[in-house]
Amino acid sequence: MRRAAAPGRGSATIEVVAGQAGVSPKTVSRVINNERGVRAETRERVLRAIQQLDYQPNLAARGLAGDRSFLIGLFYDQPGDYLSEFQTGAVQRCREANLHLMVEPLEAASPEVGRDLSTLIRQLRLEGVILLPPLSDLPAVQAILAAADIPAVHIAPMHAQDDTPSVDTDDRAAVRQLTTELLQRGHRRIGFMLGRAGHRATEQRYLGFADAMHADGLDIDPQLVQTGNFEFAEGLECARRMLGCRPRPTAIFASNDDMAAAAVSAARQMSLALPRQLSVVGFDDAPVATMVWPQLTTVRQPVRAIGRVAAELISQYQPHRQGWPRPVPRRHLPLELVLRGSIAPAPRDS
Amino acid sequence: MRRAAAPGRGSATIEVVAGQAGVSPKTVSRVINNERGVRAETRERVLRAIQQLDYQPNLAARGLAGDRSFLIGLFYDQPGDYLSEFQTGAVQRCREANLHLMVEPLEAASPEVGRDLSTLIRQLRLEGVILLPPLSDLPAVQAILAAADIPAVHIAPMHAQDDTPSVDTDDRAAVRQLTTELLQRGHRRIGFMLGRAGHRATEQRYLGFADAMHADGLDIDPQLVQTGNFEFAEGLECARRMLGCRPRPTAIFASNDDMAAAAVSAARQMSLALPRQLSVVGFDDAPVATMVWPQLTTVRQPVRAIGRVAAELISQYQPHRQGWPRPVPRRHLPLELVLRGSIAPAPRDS
DNA sequence: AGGCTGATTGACAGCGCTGACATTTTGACT
DNA sequence: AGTCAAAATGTCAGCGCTGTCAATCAGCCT
Repeated sequence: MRRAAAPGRGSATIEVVAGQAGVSPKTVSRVINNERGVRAETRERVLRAIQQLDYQPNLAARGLAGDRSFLIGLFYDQPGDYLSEFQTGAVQRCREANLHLMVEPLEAASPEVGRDLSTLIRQLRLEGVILLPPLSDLPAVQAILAAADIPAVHIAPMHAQDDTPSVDTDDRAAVRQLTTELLQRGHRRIGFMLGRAGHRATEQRYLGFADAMHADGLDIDPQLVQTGNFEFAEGLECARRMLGCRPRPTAIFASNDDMAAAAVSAARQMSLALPRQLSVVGFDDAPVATMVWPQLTTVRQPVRAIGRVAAELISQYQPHRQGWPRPVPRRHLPLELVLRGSIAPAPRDS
Repeated sequence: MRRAAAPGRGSATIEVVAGQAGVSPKTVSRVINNERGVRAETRERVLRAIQQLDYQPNLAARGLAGDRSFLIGLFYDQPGDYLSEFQTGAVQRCREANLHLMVEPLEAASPEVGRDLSTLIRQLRLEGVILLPPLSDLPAVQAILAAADIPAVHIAPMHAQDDTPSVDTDDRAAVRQLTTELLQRGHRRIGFMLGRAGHRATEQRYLGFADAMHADGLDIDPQLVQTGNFEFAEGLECARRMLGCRPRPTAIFASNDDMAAAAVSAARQMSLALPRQLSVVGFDDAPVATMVWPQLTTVRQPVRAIGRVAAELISQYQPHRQGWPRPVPRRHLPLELVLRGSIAPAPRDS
């Protein structure tokens, strides 16, 4: 039933390579899969043949025979800069491991999340999955993953599970440090803008703020803690409420840059001089951080590196051994404080 | 050599389904692939069996036997909001067609672009590719695609090729319309901020501007046409140069929102009252458009829809027939003007 | 040289599915 | 009822690779 191989398209088969190298197909297979037990000189010869023929192993065949897929799934709920930076990092690492990344949207709010995820995992026979927040924390998702028996890496999960590796950053420490910067500049009434409820980032960033305030023996005025949802529009409301308080806060710490930009905007509309009358701090070092005036003091997340590390963790999983190495890997990446013009000493007369 | 099937993982094989439905595996295959020539009642029975067993066909096996991959490649050079919106749309459409999307970064500036692309295409046996700008216009890329004999859809290519489908938007018309809005408000000296050279968008948007100006019999002052590169920092420079001209322009049209935001910022630093003394228009309806004050009048691109359409075009390709339907599909999606506070009538005394 | 061990290599079946082609069934019309 | 084409279904090999296990080889010892 020979089907004519389209010329040019597709490359030689393993048998052709084997012929060229003067070995059996199985030996070529060994070389491709980096198995041990191939003499150096033989490996050399095979490698040369592969190169000469510009041979590309057929993924489908490898998958079928070896019961693998060479596919990692990256699931996200919200598209955006974060996602695309993350996936760029993850793909880089995957290439080194000869894996491929399938990036798939998954609606966290849908009642079908579980089924959707399960379908994708089984259809693609994924060898691992990476979950962007807030997917990590959905019970439906966790149930599927537990049943699926494949490695999953959670990014910044709210509740780290003992048996599941995760990658995150020490948001709490970063916010503590930056809050301390404000305190050192004489600020005492500082507003804090929370992110969306249920995000790890929301919780951690607030805790860092509280850490710094309490370390200085300051109380937190509940009026000055407002809940946004990481979005500009909400941030605007929050900022207006805060700036309406008397005495007015002299600084606002927003849980992300979009909301910080909103604070800047709100302050400007109230004709406050920035940063003299109001200092503003954000988080993320998003593009908008350098698009407002004054430019935002903020925290830079190594998003691409996080992606790379996540992909790296996946390949540490030992399918036929114990699973994850013990203790289960948990990586914390360092954040970088970015001090810019949006903070200044507190005004005297406050 | 039977390998034990991991219980729970992976699903039944086609044979099990065939047994349950009381037909041959081939018939099940026919149903899965939606082939004609299966009696409705039989199809029904098979479908029921598939459902009962929660059967998921093995992609690798389907691919190997049918010489397919069910994979579409989406290549990008720049991560960002655009990419992630686009891919979300493309994935949606792919799911309907039972295809999967591989999103891969590709460095346009690297001398290896061609080889990298070729490797990916052949390794993954991609059934089609989608190229985000500026990848479409690289000669190295075009050469590979021509040789590969797989359908490629170009997004907003600079030079549409006769035999290659593309998806784009009528940037020119949108800019013309919006420029006309400015003209109707009495603006005569209007600055225009170009995008990065070599982008279709850069060219088209300028042409739209020129169209409107010329239609009103106005000349374009070359001093008021400055080249940015779509980035905020450059936009700041451009804006400063323009606002330094005398008589000062009463409006600035920036080729994207980041640069428009820069114009707003520059104007503010020069203590101009917006929008009274300066109207600003952008393009993209990026997040920043609603994060500056006044909010930017701009043009919204249906990015997700573009992604969806791109994926749709891929599936119109007839591998074993003529290839593309004639004439080669070329889709132009409508843009939406978004009028916001950043434009106002020209000041009297200009 | 002969025997033995571990390292290297090869033979072969089969992964789960689909293409080509064979066979059976259906039903429309004599 | 009989004929015959078209529709529906089945048979079977093989896609390109890897797992299992058998065969061969090299190195070392007595």
